[in-house]
Amino acid sequence: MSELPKGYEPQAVEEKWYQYWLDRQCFVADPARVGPARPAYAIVIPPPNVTGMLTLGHVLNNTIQDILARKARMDGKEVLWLPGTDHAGIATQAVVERTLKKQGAMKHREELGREKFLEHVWDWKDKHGGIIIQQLKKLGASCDWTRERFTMDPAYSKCVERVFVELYRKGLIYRGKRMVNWDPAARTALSDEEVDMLEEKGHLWHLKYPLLEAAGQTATQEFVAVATTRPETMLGDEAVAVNPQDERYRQLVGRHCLLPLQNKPIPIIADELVDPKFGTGCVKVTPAHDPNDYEIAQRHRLPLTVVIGPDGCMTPAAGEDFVGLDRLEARRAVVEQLTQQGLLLKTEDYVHNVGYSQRSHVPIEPYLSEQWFLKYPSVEPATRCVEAGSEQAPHPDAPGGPESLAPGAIRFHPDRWAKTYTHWMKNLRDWCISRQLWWGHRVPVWYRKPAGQPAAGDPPAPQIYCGTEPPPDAAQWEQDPDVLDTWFSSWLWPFATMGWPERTDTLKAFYPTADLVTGPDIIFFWVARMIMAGYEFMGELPFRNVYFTGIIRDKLGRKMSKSLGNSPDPLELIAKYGADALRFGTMRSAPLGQDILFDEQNVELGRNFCNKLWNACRFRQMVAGPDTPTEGEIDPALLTSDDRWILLRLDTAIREIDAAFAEYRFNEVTQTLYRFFWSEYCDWYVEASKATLANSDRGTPSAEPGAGPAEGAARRANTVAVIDFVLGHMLRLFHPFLPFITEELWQGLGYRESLPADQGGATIMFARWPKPFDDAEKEHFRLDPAAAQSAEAKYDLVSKGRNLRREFNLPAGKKLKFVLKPATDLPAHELEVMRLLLHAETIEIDAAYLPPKGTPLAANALGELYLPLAGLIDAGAERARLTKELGKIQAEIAKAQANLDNPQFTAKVPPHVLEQHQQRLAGWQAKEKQVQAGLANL
RNA sequence: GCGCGCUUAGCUCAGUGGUAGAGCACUUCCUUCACACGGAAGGGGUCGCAGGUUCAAGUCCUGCAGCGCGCACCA
Repeated sequence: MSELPKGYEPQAVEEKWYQYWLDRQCFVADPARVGPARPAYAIVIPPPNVTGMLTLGHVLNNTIQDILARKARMDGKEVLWLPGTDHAGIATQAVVERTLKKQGAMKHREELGREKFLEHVWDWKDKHGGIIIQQLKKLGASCDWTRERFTMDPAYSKCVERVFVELYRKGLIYRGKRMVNWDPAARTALSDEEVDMLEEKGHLWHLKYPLLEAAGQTATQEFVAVATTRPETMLGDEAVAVNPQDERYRQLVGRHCLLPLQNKPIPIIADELVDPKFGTGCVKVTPAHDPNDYEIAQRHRLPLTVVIGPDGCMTPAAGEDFVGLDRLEARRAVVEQLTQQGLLLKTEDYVHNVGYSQRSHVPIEPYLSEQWFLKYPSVEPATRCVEAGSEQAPHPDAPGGPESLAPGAIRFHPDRWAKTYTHWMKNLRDWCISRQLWWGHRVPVWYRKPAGQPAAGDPPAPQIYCGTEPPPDAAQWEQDPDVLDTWFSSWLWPFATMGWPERTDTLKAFYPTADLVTGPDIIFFWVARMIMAGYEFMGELPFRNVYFTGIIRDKLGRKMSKSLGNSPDPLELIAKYGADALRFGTMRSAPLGQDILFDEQNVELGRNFCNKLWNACRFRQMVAGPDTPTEGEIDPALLTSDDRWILLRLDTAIREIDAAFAEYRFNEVTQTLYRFFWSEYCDWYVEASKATLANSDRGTPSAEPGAGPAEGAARRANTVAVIDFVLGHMLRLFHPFLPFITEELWQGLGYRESLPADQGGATIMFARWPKPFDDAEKEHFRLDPAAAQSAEAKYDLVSKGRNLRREFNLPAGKKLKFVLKPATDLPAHELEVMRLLLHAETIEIDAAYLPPKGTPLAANALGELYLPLAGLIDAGAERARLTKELGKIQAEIAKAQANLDNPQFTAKVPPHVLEQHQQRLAGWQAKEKQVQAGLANL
């Protein structure tokens, strides 16, 4: 690159490099390359809905995965990031149904029939599926796209069927008529996990049921009072229950009352389930519409009267006044009729929790139906591997190491989710896996069609066939119409995507995977079930670390939602700011384990950051010239204090970044990167380096006494070598977060030159991750803390000098003359750096300087810096300034002195802390003297 | 009811016992030859409240309050 444009323009750059990486197969994982020297590293993507669109949640989640994958590649691992999509049964079917209805193609899917309808869904999938994959590419995701999988791929579907059959044969899958969570909008059963309990302000209606003398006889004047939140269900009541211990009602047990509106005698029964302390102590029993009531009905052999149908409307059994009404309309109608008949005792306001379908957002209807259930497999190892709260456990070995089922084998980040996981695992209830949908994996079970002539004797037991292939005499059988819960396919994701049940090379090399990145909202749906499936079908855990992201919310803390319209389109943000900016801004504001309040300003900050990085590299091109090679040797003898300081800061940054990565603290990594690059490299080092660089530019000899032009050029080259060293390291540190701009600069500035192709020569993607200096290197470059201290003292004095400029309202552009009364020897080069940083015309060194009365001063360990401004200074203002500073200093002295005067402190504190405090005190005392002298001089 | 999290600058949040931090916003100044998507300086904090442990607490412990979330639910 000969010349860089003034600002960074991401659009052209991003497209170009993504294609470059694809062309060179940089994302492709090869199991053959895995070996002891090149460990495998694998992540499987949480498959997004195939017809979904990219959200900020996806951005966060996939950026983290991409960072992990890119970092692992730079660490020399063979990386597989396996992508794919999920068929998302209910969501996808609902979208297609809605669209077809809107188009007038059907009123209900039954009109089209299963085959026709599924054709439409596949059409939809072909049209909209894969959009999200394209969007992930825009984000820079380095997935191995050659291995993209879909949960409805033929091979994947075979895995699902195989697993069903295996679990069926083990007796873990069974069919049963049960009370399930019914979604009347989607008209399907749901699992317990798909029901959200939402607090709702409702009513408690107290109803009067007239007592009968005996069954079928006339009513007495007596009543039983029952309370309900759902009066419409009373149409299906089959009993009134009381607690057998309840003295108040004992004499009623065995009698009957008359169910109002239905005019049906129902018995009064005794059951332990009734809490005598709640309400009236009498419970109406609706066996077909309440799970508890169903249990009671089983025990008492009560009939089931279904009054609410699968569509949420009242059935004919509800009576002609109510049939066809929606359940909420029916509620109003029932209350009205009971009121008219004087059977409504009272209505109380009542706050209670109502189950809502997570999918359709309508109230769940408990509904009795025939469903398939799974008794969870491998619960014991799956519980144990997470249970032990992995905090103290050592970081697991790289994948491929010896396997164990030890507690702590899977680590959660943050760890606290382990508790949630364990709690759920210990209270498992069988999983309802059948769905009354068409889009999904059809239950691989066939029922024998009724024979033409049933035998005269006892009817033959229904015959069931379960297999991955249809039964041989298929014509005699009918397949179960239901499909399986989507999660029943995605729980196989980590191995079904790698060729299972074959022991493929991929599976051997990359399973178990290293990290899983997902949201805590699917810890039960997906994470827990994957762990169980891993143990059950692979015999080992599916991953070693689970990183739980926070939930992205808007500025006001609300969840992102379509209806609120508060969910920005990530692609628009990428178009506006660049993918790197979106990634960096998101990661910077995403602390481990906390929700993220999204603000577009974060992305703007990311863009500004990229622009700054761009310009820092532009500066390098400008001062060194585009043709200067980037691998210049650093000569330790020529290093300035600024050089040594920035190399030490780089060393510190690398160490901090490594530590943060080890704990998945990505926002900490970004903060360190930000601080090092902006506050340390740009703000101080680049500015200080201009002293060396500009000097030689002007062709004047170095300010160093005795240095000739040749040495000036050598110093200049050395500074460029330091700049290149720092930038080359920095680009690599930034790469996992900012893949595009770092590649552009890596290639453009020539850092790839002279490197082997597989170590950064072809792409920064495979450049080696920077290492901190070892002791020998530190020794070689003389990078001791003292080297840094002199630079820092200089920067401190510069800041104070600049402050003088501000305090006395001297415009930033005005060249000033300073006088320095040095406390130590100060090399000419150091002085020149100070002069530049202070934007001073000159700094005069005068050890015997006697400042005119009222000359403002800034002081630290380097000496006293005066700003002689004869006659310009308001003595009062200067006194106020110095007095304020003195106050600060004396407060610090008092604090330090108090500690050091405390015998407890000096006796118990560790030596290095004691020394710290002593030095601090001495430092403040020296400053106190300088400031006091300044005050005296006024 | 049980569990988890949060409470630090105007806002959003880092902070891992040892001198209270960042970004944005604010005030003032500067278009100085990398960058105005920039630079410089500055103002702004009894770290939710009350106890305790410690030489030392924003940080550890206990209790309380407010907010949020999860699980479990009695009609």
